[in-house]
Amino acid sequence: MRQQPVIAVVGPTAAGKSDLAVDIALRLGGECVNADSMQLYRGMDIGTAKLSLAEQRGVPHHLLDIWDVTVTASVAEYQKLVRPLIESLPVPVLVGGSGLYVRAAIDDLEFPGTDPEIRARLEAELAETGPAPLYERLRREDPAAAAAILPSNGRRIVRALEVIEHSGRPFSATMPSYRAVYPSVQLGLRVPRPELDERIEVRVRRMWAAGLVEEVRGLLGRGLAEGRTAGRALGYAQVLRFLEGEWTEEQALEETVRATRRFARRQESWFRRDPRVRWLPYDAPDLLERSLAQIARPDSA
RNA sequence: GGUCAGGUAGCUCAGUUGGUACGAGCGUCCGCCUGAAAAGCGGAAGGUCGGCGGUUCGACCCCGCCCCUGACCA
Repeated sequence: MRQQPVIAVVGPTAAGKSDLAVDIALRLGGECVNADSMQLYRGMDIGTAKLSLAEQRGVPHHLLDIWDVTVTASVAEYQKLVRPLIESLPVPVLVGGSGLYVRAAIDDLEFPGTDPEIRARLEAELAETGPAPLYERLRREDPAAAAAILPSNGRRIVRALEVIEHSGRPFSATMPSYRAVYPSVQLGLRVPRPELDERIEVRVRRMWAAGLVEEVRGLLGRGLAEGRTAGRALGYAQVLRFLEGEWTEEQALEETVRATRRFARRQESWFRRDPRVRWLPYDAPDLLERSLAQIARPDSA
């Protein structure tokens, strides 16, 4: 179907993905497609390190600012939006650190449907009784799924039970193999840990200086605190706790740095696992050239 | 100079009337992840319990001296 490969720029936060994506797009006449779950939110700019218009350097960027802060993020929804886009763009450059979103975009993933009522009921039950009874039920109804899900992971247990009840079919608790539906190249930016940690702290301090607290305060009026997902974003969750008086501002900043480092580690372990990712040192002087060389040798679909 | 408090895992601190350190949070490392994924969940590695000597069958816990930190008094 596609001739040109889908290019994806992945890796931990603060590694320089967005800039590289723009460089690549400029060189190849491509357009950027966001694969960052939080940059989809309108108004969340500073804390998500969204590229400014100037920084986009004239390259069209897609799937930014499409959700209101009260909307609950959803990979399945994202997939519905991103697929047609990828198929319509001559040279799509997917960029973002949300591993699952990247896979939803380019891999053969199908998300079983959801049912708000079932979900709400199961969640209420989880809050009431804890995960143990739910896990017991899962073990009876879908032993294979239960074997793949830890008994303490209430969230996954609820989703599994939801899918089973809603679809009448077992829940696939393991990810499918790494096979893309498009020819593709995934470029991973690698940053040595100490440098990454340093960059994260610098970045968070810049966000503060750039007015993150004010941004959050403004979003409060638009329902940030009520939203299911947006208010949980790094930086936003911490500033919220500061604004609610639970933490001092300095504490919120430090917690944001800490949480972001933890997140970066999770991102690394997610992408490290994907054998298709071509890792490149983030600070290579010839980073663009090396990227282009990789792009010239895509994985087939 | 004196008095008091304290020196236990990388950090902050629990703890044992003397009998193998039960430690906890954070950090670190590693893993999982199919409609919240910047979320959620799990595993591991780290300690000669400030130093030296003494008492004791046995001391991190008792005694002595020393070193360090903090507060207070001079």
